[in-house]
Amino acid sequence: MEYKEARQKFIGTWGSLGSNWGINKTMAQIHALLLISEIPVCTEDIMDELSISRGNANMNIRALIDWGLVHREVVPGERKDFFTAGKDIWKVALQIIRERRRRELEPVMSILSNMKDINASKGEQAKLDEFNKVIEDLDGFTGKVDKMLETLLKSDKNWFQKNIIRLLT
Amino acid sequence: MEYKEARQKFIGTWGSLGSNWGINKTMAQIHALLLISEIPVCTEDIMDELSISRGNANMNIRALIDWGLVHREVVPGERKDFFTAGKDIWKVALQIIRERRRRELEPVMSILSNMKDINASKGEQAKLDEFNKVIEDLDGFTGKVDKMLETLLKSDKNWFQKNIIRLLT
DNA sequence: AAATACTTTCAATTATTTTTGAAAGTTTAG
DNA sequence: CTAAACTTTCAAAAATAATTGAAAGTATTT
Repeated sequence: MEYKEARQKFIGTWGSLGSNWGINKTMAQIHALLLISEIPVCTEDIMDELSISRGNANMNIRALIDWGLVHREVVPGERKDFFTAGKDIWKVALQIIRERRRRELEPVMSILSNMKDINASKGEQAKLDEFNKVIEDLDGFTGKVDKMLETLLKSDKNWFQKNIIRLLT
Repeated sequence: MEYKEARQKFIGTWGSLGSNWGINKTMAQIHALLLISEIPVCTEDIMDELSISRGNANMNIRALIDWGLVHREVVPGERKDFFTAGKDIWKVALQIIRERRRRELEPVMSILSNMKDINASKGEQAKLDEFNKVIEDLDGFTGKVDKMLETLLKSDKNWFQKNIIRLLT
């Protein structure tokens, strides 16, 4: 396979993968582009390579920065902004986990814990029992997942590889 | 809080959570509805409770069955189909992991492994080196994640709780 | 202070996904 | 076999999300 073809395929694949994960296609493609670029890249380059508008590029770059996956880079002698993505896949994964935990797990946990004191009118007791059971299970489960992720985010790569992978393999 | 209010809130929350995870709102709401119902539920009930059309209900129930999260249930003396969802949250989570692994991780892994033999024309060597490095890292990483998930899917709840949670806590 | 280089915003457009509902299909009962 | 009960399909409509591009904003240089 030729380099250009592989590059395009990779950017496309990363893009469609992103959409399964709540990240939009363009955002994931920009990330892919930066991942495989050995030098900082400017907005114009991104617009050209992906054939997207300036506004679109700008918005998605900002979203990536907001997710902590991309950083602004100052290139000496240049006025415009340049961007790079962290290349350590382990760190990328942890950063994504960190953001999703904050944006999704935390809200759910707070809603669940507000659902523990519910009144039933007569005739609803069986339904309420089932409801409470599900809520309690879910609350316990998300609590455990949260603790696990918290520990995972604190631990370093080597520790993880040594312990978890060995335990699971 | 009253039971009905809590019930509605839960269904709504589960629904919007779903959309962050590539599962559409209605599908997640139907799942929530079945999760907290102590008896099997028919299509009509779902249509009424969620105010959705028959087609929509049917499509999303089928999707849930396809994901292995919902099962058809035969109610004696009734002709129409009834549905239930598995109540064990641990199993629900494992089932979701199993399906996502199959639908998303596997395709990516096969694409990555097809990207290991690439030719660069002159002047592209540095770019190609960076590209190969990223692909190799990603391939290694997804391989590890895959092994981990595979083991996780095989292990039982108690084993998991004893080992992983203790290790991480 | 005016021109230049660049970034950000956002209303309008375009693309994608979801939902509807009526028609077609299927199964069961009489 | 035929009607009734129920399920599935799918083209069209509605809802939602992403994208454009021109105008407004900001910072830098002359």
